[in-house]
Amino acid sequence: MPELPEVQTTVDGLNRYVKGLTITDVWTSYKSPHHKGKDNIKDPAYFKKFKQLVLNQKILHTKRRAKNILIFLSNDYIILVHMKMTGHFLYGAYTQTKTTWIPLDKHSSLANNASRFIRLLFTLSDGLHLAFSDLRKFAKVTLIHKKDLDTSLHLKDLGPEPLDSSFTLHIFKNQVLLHPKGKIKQVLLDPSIIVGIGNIYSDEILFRAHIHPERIVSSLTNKELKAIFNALKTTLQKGIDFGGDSTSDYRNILGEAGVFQESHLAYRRTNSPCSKKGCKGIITRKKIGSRNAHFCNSHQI
DNA sequence: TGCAGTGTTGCTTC
DNA sequence: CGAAGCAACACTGC
Repeated sequence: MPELPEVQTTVDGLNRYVKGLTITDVWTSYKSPHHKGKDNIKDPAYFKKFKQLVLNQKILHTKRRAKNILIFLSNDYIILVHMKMTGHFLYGAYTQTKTTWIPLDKHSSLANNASRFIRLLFTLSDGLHLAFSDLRKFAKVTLIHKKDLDTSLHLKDLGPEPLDSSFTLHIFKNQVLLHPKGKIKQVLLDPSIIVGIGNIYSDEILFRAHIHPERIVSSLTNKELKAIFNALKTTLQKGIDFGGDSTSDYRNILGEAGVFQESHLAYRRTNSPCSKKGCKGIITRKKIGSRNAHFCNSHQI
């Protein structure tokens, strides 16, 4: 479920807790025949190369691009991590068992469900560990060189960053109008149009903008586009301010849940009365494309 | 018990 | 070319 706010929360945590530390060991349990020959650590041959290149490197800083985490190392390589559905980093003291690693401090926030699914673990120079939990094993972990950052296949087709100050209403309109016949929900979810928005935030944005998710982009008025643009900026920022959304198993790197799910007005509130003041609507769920959209059947038009 | 639901993205297919 | 659907996975909840 990590969308932009969850990835940003993770990046902020990495900059706060592991920046400046050196990687002294790497372990993984990933091993997938589907990734043989690809630049993905699920291929054991690639992991071997990966390990050689990250060992003894210092973590300089961490950035976010779309939903990717970019960990910059002292040898000019960058660890690129896409958490996909269920991935998240956890920082703390771990001990190795036969098949995985478990948190040492059973009373800490690390001792939650998330620590059951450690697939990758970095030992750090402070004696603690940076573990990566990934229940469904969908995550992507690879290495790119700094000089290839802009041209990397992993990053080159991405649209603009919605929270950048350079992302203006004008640019927003240009981007969504690349798909004039598209349904607005599907266009908001398209990372080549705007990055960082997933199913949860697209529902919450459209609820707040009073726009039906199936509205065709070319039918939207300037006023409506502006409402979506404003809701997009404020809702994503609120997600960050609330430490992300832990509807599913997302946690920050200390293992703590975010609280944005307590502010959901539409997502997974099917059949609840609409919470908008004076609105008599009911939250409805409908498949749009292959995704479930949640929206008010009255004020989202 | 069994199977639908969960959600990101890249690849395949039409 | 674009749109649609599946695959990469594994667990939860009904």
